[in-house]
Amino acid sequence: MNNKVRVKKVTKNLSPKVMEQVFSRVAEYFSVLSEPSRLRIMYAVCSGEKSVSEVVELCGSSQANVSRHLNVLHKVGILLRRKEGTTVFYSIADNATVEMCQTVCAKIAESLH
Amino acid sequence: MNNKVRVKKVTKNLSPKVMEQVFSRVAEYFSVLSEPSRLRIMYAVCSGEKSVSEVVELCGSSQANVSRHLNVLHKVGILLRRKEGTTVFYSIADNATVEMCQTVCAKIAESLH
DNA sequence: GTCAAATATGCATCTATGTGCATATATTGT
DNA sequence: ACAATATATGCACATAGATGCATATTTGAC
Repeated sequence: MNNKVRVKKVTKNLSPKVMEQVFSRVAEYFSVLSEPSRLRIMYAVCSGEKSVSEVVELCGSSQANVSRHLNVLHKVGILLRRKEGTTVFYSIADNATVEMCQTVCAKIAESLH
Repeated sequence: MNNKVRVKKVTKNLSPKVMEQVFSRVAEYFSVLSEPSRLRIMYAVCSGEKSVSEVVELCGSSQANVSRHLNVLHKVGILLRRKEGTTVFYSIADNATVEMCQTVCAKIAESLH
């Protein structure tokens, strides 16, 4: 039985120092996705561009927290931001991440028998 | 421009309560991957089954922490555990997760120009 | 049984971060 | 300029979890 996992070329031949940087960044990336509130917000925005207050209504969190979470998701490049008057709209920027989340969600959803 | 993201069937038609459970579980899942130490350990085990002390040598963390992290990774089903005498061996159980991590690692590694 | 090696765990501490509350900032309309 | 609305942010607090240190537990050798 072969329990080794093929490592992609991109992560091969990287110096230990760079690997540390990569692990650190990857950990940060996953930590963005490790909050139910943020997943809820991403899910809300998935169905189409939403303003902050729309997301507040959909998610039931406070305006302050939704604003903060949307900011985090925007900073890491998952969400796009568009301002129109006093209203700020967010939409999905990084489809790969969203699809990854959906894959994980699907896997876990069916594991809840 | 269509900024909506198609939601997989599995996550469709789920009650809000179940969705909350899913988000909670998914967040927990990602939080396991949101530690550089654990990613380092996963990377070490990727190249083949390793004992705790081997991982300690490879990763440079303390024995106590490596043991705890390996335990976490085992509990969530990412690692397999095999005992032989006083030695405990861990290997990859969930290839999908490992491959997902490698995809993210690759993406981030190339973004470090 | 005793000892040694490998692994796991209890405890204290420190740090990171999510949240609530109040308030600041920005923008539009009057 | 003033008021109203939408969003962002400063601050305090609470909680989760990673770590170090010491120690417990397990297992094999003698």
